[in-house]
Amino acid sequence: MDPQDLTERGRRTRARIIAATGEQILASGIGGTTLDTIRAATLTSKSQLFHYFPGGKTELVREVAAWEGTQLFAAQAPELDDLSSWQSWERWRESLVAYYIGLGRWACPIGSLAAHAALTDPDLERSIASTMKLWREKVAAGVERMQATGNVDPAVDAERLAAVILAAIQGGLVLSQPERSGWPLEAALDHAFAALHQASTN
Amino acid sequence: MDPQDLTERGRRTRARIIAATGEQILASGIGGTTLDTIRAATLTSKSQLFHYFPGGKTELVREVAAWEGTQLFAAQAPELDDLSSWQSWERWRESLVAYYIGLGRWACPIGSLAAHAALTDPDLERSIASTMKLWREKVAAGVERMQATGNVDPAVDAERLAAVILAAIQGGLVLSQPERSGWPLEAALDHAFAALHQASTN
DNA sequence: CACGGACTGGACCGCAGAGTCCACTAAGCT
DNA sequence: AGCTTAGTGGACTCTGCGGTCCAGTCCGTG
Repeated sequence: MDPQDLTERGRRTRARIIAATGEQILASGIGGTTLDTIRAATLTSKSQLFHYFPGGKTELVREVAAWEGTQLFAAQAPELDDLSSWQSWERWRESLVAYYIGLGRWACPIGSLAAHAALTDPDLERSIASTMKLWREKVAAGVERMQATGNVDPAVDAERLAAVILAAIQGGLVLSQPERSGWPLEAALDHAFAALHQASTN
Repeated sequence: MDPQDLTERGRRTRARIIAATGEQILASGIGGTTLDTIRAATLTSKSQLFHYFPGGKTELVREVAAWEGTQLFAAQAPELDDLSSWQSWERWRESLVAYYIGLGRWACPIGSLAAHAALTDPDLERSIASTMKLWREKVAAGVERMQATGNVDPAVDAERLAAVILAAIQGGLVLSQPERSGWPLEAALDHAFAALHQASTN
């Protein structure tokens, strides 16, 4: 159901359902999240779930994915859209780590959703892939901005370097999860950023 | 059931079940793998599944995880246990990429199993974490070997660098999956190896 | 060859969880 | 106030899947 067609009250209920589902998915995965537990957590009923998401669980999960995407970008704002100075990169890095700490677990909502959804729902997979791509493009744009301002060697491939940086984030999280500590993530990030500095022109 | 106590025929059936389950899990995740599809793929019956794995699906999945671990290390042999020269590192890198290509999809069996299992089965999570740790230790040992042979600056933290390299692998795969291409993995690997070369003493 | 244990086949059970239905209440509009 | 639509509650159905049971077959050993 399109949020536009809802009253204020409806929008709030709808948003509450999405947020609670997102938390449960992050904590227990898609399979571990049932309509009943969502219902319990949101103090709603089955009929409401289907009222707001006629497509059932599938649709709900897709909405969650989209919502996680906006959450992710919001957490990195405004730095992610800047990245034109070394200070901006440093602040971005801090906001990222803070975001993951805030989640309470070393896992990326988008990354883990991608792993779960990969083959169960191609539509969802596409949506996540495009979020990932947008993220990469924003980082690449930052690299280019550093090149434009003369901070980084114009010869480096911005797209490629952006992929390396995102891979460091995702991979760092994969290693941090079992470790229950952020050090692998920080090490991977440090190292990825070092690449930028090595291509530094100052 | 302990493989020791089985006849040759029993061991083969048991192994067939594990391999088929491993493939299905890689393709469809744990949730998408049912005892019925395993039964169909292996031309066995429910009773056999429980005969060889009295603990049911949980036990079967744990066995799969252990098996994937040995598969992973076997694919990297013998280079992973050497890594004492630049050529060895290069060959290791090639065997890794070949392994993931051979799987037919850009995903790490261990990494994706870890993502799925994280909160459903703590026992499984521990087992995967220890596989991951062993992998990291082997890479770290390789770095130390490079330091011992005087190829790499002894000042670098081998553990930390090993984590960076594994993060590059895992993260590269995360990005490669939606891309349906290995370039992010290769980029991340290239970059991680560059760190080793920058610490090169020759 | 007969006996016992490993191995196999498939019918069956029970339950969790997705999805349906209908009756009810809240709230805006004339 | 009365009508209409949005929103809510919860009982109910049905299917998929994990797990059980028991009867049968294969195969090595005395």
